[in-house]
Amino acid sequence: MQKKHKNISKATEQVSSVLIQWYRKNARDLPWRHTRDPYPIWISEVILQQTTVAQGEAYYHRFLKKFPTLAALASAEQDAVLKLWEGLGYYSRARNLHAAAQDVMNRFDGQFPDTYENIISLKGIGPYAAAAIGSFVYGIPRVVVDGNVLRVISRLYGIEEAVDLPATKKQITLLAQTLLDTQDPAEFNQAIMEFGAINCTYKKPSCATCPLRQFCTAHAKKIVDQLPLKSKKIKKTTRRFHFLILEDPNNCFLVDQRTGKDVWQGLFQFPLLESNKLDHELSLHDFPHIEPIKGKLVGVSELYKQTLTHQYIQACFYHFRAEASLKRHNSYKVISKSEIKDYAWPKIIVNYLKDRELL
DNA sequence: AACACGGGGTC
DNA sequence: GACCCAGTGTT
Repeated sequence: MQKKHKNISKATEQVSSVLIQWYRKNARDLPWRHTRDPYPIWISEVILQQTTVAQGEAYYHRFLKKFPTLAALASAEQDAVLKLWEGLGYYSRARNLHAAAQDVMNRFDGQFPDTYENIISLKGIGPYAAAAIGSFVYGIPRVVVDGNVLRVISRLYGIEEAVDLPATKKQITLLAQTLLDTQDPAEFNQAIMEFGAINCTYKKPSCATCPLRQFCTAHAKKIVDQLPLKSKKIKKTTRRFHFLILEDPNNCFLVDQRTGKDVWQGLFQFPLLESNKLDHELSLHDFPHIEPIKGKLVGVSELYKQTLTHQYIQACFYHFRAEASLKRHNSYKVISKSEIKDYAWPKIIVNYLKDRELL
């Protein structure tokens, strides 16, 4: 028992050491690796959740330029934060980030918290981000478990249970935690994620030149291409949105902000009728809450399409000319053509607006 | 434990 | 079309 434990320890030490050495040679030069300031690191971690480095990098720079400090973010309007997030997806990240900034001002006197428990207490920060920020900024010895780590560990230890099951994730977290180099948690966490991103990739991993090859169970069993295993089958629903582009004589439009638990919460849209019925010619009064307005249809768009993780969305835009100036009523606002660019819109609406040169 | 939440990229 | 990406919050 004692001997076995010692052997495992030695192997884990070697694996950790290999990862660190590999990282020192192969690390990408990424902007958030040049600082120990918790604020930009926090921003980078939230932006990068379920987002590729390639896509997130530009958002990172724009975000910090607009909100250079935690205090600046906390005092911003939520709509301004969402506008900066436009096109990035998973908008709850932006809303939670904003709320968390205000929370830090209130609960922690504007100082980003320095313990794992306090960091993870912030909205939008879960086990991954708390371990990442905690280790990078404060040297807290908690291992990060992201998609890269799930893949690396599941292959290294030949874990054939679905990694998206909580029990498996817990097991992987424990295994990864034993690997973590407590001398430098920050560097180890960067190393294992970078290794997954560059060497132990989902498709076509570089096993031939892999420095962990001799330790890798999946390689020995020739099942690298079968791991990690996932159980979840996502089923998609189809939804059809009919948007009313109601334009008055002053080139103003009726818009409203999405609320509730649906997609795109907090983003803006045009008066919406959701109906999966096709080809029924819509009149102005088929749209919700616009009763007194008079106008006539001057154009119907082609069908716009967008695929989300759980939905196929189709959108059709009905352009009506209103006879009189629009007034705000119910939840609707009236905005001018030149103000369209100031609001955050779902991608499918951005596509329409760009096609019509309204954005 | 299962599910929803976006958009871009790859094969 | 299926799957992945520096995951988290809700039910």
